[in-house]
Amino acid sequence: MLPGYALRCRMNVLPPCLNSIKSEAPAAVRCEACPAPWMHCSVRKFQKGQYPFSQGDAQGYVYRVQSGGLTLFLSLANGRRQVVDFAFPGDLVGLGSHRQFQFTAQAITRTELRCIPRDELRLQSLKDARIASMLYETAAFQLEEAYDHILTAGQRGSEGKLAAFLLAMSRRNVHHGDDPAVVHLPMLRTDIADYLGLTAETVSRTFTNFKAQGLIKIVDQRHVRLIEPRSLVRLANAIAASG
Amino acid sequence: MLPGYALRCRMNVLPPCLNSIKSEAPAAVRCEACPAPWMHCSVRKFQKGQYPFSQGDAQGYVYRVQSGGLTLFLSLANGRRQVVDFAFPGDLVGLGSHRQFQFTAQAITRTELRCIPRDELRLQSLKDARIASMLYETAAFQLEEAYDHILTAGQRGSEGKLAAFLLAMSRRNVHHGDDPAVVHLPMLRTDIADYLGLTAETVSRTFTNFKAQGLIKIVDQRHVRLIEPRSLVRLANAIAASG
DNA sequence: CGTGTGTTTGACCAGTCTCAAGAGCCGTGG
DNA sequence: CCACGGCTCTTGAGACTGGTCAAACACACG
Repeated sequence: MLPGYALRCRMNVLPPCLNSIKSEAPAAVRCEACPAPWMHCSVRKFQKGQYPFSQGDAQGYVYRVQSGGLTLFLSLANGRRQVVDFAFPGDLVGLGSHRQFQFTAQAITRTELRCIPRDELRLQSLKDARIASMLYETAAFQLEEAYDHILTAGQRGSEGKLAAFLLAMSRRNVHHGDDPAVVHLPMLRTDIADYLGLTAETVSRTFTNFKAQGLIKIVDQRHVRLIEPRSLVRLANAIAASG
Repeated sequence: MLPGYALRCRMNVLPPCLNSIKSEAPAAVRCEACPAPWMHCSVRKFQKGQYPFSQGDAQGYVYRVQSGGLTLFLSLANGRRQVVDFAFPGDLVGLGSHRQFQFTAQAITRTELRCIPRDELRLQSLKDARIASMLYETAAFQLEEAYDHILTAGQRGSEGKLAAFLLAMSRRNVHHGDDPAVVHLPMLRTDIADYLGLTAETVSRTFTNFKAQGLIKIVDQRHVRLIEPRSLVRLANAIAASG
């Protein structure tokens, strides 16, 4: 349909030059492949609910989430939204070859974004095969997540969808070195609903449902403890039947 | 969830060396960037229903569809399938860095696949930034399509989903130089259903529904003529509300 | 011309959406 | 410190879509 895409990536699949941005230190480490440009990156702060960029905006930068989080979504003609992805610290947003942002970003909480000049990134990737290759891997990683999303959203029933979502968020936790059993859900129920193709009411009901079944424990509105992950896996039967 | 992904691409976003494969002629054209390896590619033929590869198979080649078509899907633990994509002549299947195929391919009709050695493609991409860069663009293109799929499958209601699907297939037709008004649907209704997250019955009913509304005309089981594309666009309200 | 597969159609039912109201949480201001 | 207002989340009841099961039909193949 409409060309709705962009790239987001985990920092650890990026070239070393970009990894050096990770630390707040003024870039003691350089690699010969990547000249100075990355180091000039400024940081912008956004309040909860603000839109760092909207679909159609000219895209001059690639953003790296420093703290907080983003909801990435498409606005549809009928007023609905399709949440494409969430971005958390370490994720990159806005890679790809389009001149304009293909979707809108909204800050989930107070969020800091580091701005990486897009053109220079592109120039470097054309000069250095290692960078281009890394970008390719990054895109492939993105694609993996996108297919995972298709799989999750393609689940029949609200239980399967939400279970798959919780497990996916749990895996993200692991990725950030957090406890896989306690899932942090900073986004609104509405965002989860628009991500899964459900309504906020159904999401809420399904949470209550899981709680009643003893599958999860709702610590507070933003934290869920997974009590029976195996049961959740069974519900989210999006497990490739190998062979 | 599970690492279910792979790359497929349109030929025209590939490096020139790969484009030369396009013609059946024994590669009169070479580009200095790409040495001989591409030229050795053999062609394998598959009957309707056969599986060129399955998820978990060791992945030695990247395949280019010469004729026919493929359904790419994931088998789920509960016996259901999630169709990830369809591949038609000119499309590449199996890019990406995984050692094994992440999903299964099934021939829609009699299908010819050209086999491109995967390791050599990778080696070349590491040596030549242009190839790596092209692969990156390709992956970005794939991602665009994946997000489009999310959008389509995320539609509420069967009419929106099917309308979006028909329009997407129509655009593919244009891409191949065919009439955008007559959509060719070589795949099974079941495959369309598993692509959209519906059942075959619902897909069938919705087709009948569209026909009754005068939106489409069913030429034969594999060809649909779009009578009121604008109405279909309205149904598939997956149109980014710009601004 | 039969057989098997794929497709259409029908009836019934489960599940989700819609609309609506109430409960909880948080920041603000008195 | 408490009261207020707004927003989010939860819960409820009814309508409706799409899933399931079952059967008839159409088509391709040998």
